[in-house]
Amino acid sequence: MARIARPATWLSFLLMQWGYNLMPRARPKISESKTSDGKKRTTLAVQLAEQLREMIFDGDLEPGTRLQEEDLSQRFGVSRTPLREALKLLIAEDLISFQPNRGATVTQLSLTELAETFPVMGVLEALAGELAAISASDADLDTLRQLHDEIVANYTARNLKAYFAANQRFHERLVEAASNDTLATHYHQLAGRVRRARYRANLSPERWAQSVKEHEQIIAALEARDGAALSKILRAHIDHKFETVRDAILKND
Amino acid sequence: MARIARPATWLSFLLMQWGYNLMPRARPKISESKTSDGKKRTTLAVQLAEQLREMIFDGDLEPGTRLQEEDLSQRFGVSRTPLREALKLLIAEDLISFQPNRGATVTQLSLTELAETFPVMGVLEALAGELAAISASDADLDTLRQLHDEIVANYTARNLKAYFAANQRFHERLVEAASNDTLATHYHQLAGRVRRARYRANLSPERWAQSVKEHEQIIAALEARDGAALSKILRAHIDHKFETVRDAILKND
DNA sequence: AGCGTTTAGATTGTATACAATTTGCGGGCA
DNA sequence: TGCCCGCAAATTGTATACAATCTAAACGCT
Repeated sequence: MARIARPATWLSFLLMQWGYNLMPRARPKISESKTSDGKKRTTLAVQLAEQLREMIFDGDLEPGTRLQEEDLSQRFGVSRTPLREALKLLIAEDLISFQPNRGATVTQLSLTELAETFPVMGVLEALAGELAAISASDADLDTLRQLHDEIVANYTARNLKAYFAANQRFHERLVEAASNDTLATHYHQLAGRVRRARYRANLSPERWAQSVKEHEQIIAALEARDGAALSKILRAHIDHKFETVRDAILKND
Repeated sequence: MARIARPATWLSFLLMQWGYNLMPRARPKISESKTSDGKKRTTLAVQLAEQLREMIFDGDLEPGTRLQEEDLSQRFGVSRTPLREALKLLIAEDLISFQPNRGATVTQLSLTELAETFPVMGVLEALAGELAAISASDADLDTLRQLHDEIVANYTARNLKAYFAANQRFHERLVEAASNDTLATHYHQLAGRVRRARYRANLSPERWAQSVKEHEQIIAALEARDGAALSKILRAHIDHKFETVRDAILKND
C-alpha cells in the first residue's frame, strides 16, 4: 500500500513532536483479526477509511475538496470498489458529504452548524467532568495535572500553537478519564468536526487569560473531585471557546 | 422542506446580525436529487441502508443476527456491490458490527454499554429541554401538549404499548423542538440503540405512576418555558428510565 | 451577444467474475 | 477418545466491465 506523501501541517507536526499519536481514534468498532506475527489484518476499505480520515483531520484534504473515485483509487493503488466502501464509512461519520451521481466532498461546516455543535459538546464535556470526578484514577489526575502545567507554561511563554495542542490533549484526556466509551465516541466525533473548521487562530490577550484562568478552576475542581463544580465550569468554558472561534471566523471573512 | 425560520435565540440573532443564514440544513446527510415528478432518486446503497435500518429498528432483524451478503442481496434483488456499501453505512452508525472476512451481524448491546448510553442520552435530552424552552414554537408546544395528553390517557387506560409509543414520540418531538440538528442526530442514534435492546417491557405500577408524574412536570416546565427546571427534570427522568430498563433486563435473564 | 439545446466526455452506479479467507468436516494417528 | 492436519464448501474481498447519469463545451437560433 503506497501511502500518499503529505506535508505535515503545523498541527500534526506539533503533535508528533510531542510524541502524541494524532487523533483520538474516531471509533475502532471494526475488530481486527491478527496474524501470528501480530500484524493487523483488515480490509482495504477499512484501511482506506482510516487513511482518508487522517488526511481530513490533518488538513491534507480541506473542507470542500472533491473526492473523485478514479483519482483516489489510482493514488492509493486499489480499485474503486473498496474505495467506495471506505467513502461510505466516512459518509456515515459525516466526515464527507455525498450526493447521488455527483460524488463526495469533504464536509464543510457552516458557521450555523458550528454554532450548533458547541452546545452539544458542552454538555458532553460537562458530563465527562462529572463522571471523571468520580472515576478518574490517581494516574489520570497526574496526567491531567501535567497537561495543565504544560498549558500554563505555554501560556507564560506565549506559545499559541503549543498552547492549543496541550489544551486539546487535556480535554481529550479528561473525556477518557470519564470511562464511558459511548460518551467518548460522540465527543470525539464532534471535536473532530470543530477542529476541522479551521479558522485563523487568534486569541485576544483577554480571552487567552480568561481561558487559562478557567483551566485553573477546572484542574482545581477535578483534584477536589467536585463533579458539580467541574461540570459547570466546563460548560462555560466551551461556551467561551465558541465565542472565540466565532470571533475568529467573522474577523477573517 | 417545510421547515420555517425559528424564533431567534440569542445565538441565531447574533449570527443573523452578522449576515449568517440560519436555515436548517437538510439533516439526511445524503442529499437526494429529485426527478420532475417529485420522486426521490438515490443510490441502491442508500435505499438498502434505509430498509435495513428500519428492519433493525422494527426488530425484524434481532441483535446478533448474521447478515450474509449473498442472502440479503438475493432477498432485495440486487447485487452484492450496493448491498456491501449499505452495510458499510450501517457499520459506521454502529447498527451492525463487522469483522474482516467474517461478515456482519446486528449489533448487540451489553448491559454495560446500555448503562453507558443512558447518561449521555440524559444530558442530550436535558440540553434539548433547555433549547426547546427558548426556541419551541407555539405549534410545537401544542403538539407536545397533545402527545402528553395521549400519554396520560394511555396511562389511565393502562395501555402499556400505546403508552410507550406516545412516550417515545413525545421525547422525539421535544428534541426536534430544540432546533439543533446536531443534537437531534446524536440523540436519535443513542435512542435507537436503546430501543433495540429489547427487554421485557414490564413497568411496575409505582414506576409507571412516577413516570407519568414526571411527564406532568416536564410539560409544565415546557409551557412555562422554564429551561433550567426542564433540564433538571429530564435528566432525572432518563435516570429513572434506565433503572426501569435495568431491572427489566436483570429480572428476565 | 445572449440563451436554450445538443452532445461528447467525465464520473458515478451496478453487476459479474474471480481471488482470498474462513469454516467445518472427515481421516489419519497417537 | 482426543487431536491435528488438510481439504472442500461457503463466504467475503477485490477487480473489471458496462450502464446510467451528470457536466460542460459546442452549436444553432433569435
